[in-house]
Amino acid sequence: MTASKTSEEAILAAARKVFGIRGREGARMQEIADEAGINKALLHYYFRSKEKLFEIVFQEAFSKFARNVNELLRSEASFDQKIDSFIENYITLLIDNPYLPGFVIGEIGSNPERLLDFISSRGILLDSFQEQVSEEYQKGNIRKIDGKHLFVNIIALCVFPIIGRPILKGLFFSNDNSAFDTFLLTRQEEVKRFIHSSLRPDIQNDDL
Amino acid sequence: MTASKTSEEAILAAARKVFGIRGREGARMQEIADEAGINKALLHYYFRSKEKLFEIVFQEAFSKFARNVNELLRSEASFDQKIDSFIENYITLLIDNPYLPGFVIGEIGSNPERLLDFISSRGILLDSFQEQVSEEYQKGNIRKIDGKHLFVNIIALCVFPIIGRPILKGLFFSNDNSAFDTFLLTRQEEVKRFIHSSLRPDIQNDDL
DNA sequence: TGTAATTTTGACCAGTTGGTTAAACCAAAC
DNA sequence: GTTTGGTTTAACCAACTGGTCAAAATTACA
Repeated sequence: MTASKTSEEAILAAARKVFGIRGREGARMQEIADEAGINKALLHYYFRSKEKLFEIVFQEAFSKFARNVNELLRSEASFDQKIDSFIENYITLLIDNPYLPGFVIGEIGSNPERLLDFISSRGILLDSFQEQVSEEYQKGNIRKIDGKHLFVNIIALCVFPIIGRPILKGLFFSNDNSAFDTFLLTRQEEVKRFIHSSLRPDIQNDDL
Repeated sequence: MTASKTSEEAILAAARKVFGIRGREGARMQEIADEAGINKALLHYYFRSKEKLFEIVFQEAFSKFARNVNELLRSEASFDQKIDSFIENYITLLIDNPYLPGFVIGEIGSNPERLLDFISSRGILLDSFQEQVSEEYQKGNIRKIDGKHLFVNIIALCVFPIIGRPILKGLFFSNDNSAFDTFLLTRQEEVKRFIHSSLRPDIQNDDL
């Protein structure tokens, strides 16, 4: 029993890693087995098929995302606090699980339907967030902005550097890993500043 | 000769599409052949192997990205104009070639080395952009911001909605394609506004 | 200790995939 | 009309991949 839990968890850890790097199609069951240090047949003993294994790892990954997003949308904290804590939690989550975005994104192209089922079953709702955005505008706390765009902007600023890590790491820091990690950490404050700064109410109206 | 040009181009178009949707591993030579309406052996007649075909399509795609980025970094226009025209061109490019980002991103995880070779051979340099950012700050035109972060932020805001299209389309517009296209178009102005708004110099100093 | 249940493995299989090849096709040149 | 060159195809193959299975190893339990 103890050994089985270990094997099962070793397989999951290996699957997370290999699926994350190679994608669903690119991943090989043999590579997952090697990474986990066990026989390939054991993969099928614990998880019926490659599909089943992927499904589990994928849903687990997507749930982490969804949980954070839902907190952004539902939390009762003040608008500024919500955004700040979301950015903080989200970037931390991404730093700790760098394979997550590539994972979800890899699925987007080849299997959008399942994603949408998953999203709608999770019931991620934007309405309350959009209402709060327009409330904040009416109170004069922020400039006028579409809640959808703001939502996309926040996610984009958090997720993109993780996705583009290998490129940015090379472009900015000559592949120095620790330098890039530092960059990601400073980003936590930078993204907050960027968002809040952009949301400041206009001084002069009719910018455009 | 006429027919050959047609076949070759049909193959490339099909390869762009299939690789874009399925990724390098997920793509099947048979599917590319079917999509192009020709026999599978013809793929190997014109392009030696799957790898070679992918290489060509990938470099072609990446070049489009790099060209735009280089214009952002090198152009002699004013700072504001550079950013505006970059955002405009970049989002247009992405709308016209929605497969591009997933394509490049798919490669990031499984083959970072080649990407980096490609980038360094292209000689994308950030120095001049970063200098210009700090110049603008010293002139009092923008608030203080690290050029690297600004660069990442701009790209992120442009690219992410295209990558996340299937998710966002479902989340925002119940899978209505044309509604999402409209959203992408309004985004062109929105991203400009978002960036410029965030770059406005601070009124009160010591925000944090 | 002996035995039943669970876990792990090596050997193997069927289907798929990228790739090859020899023959067929087809337009232009003579 | 036939020869010549590139173009296209059907049939085929070797390698790989996910998956199976019976036997071995290990653990749980009496």
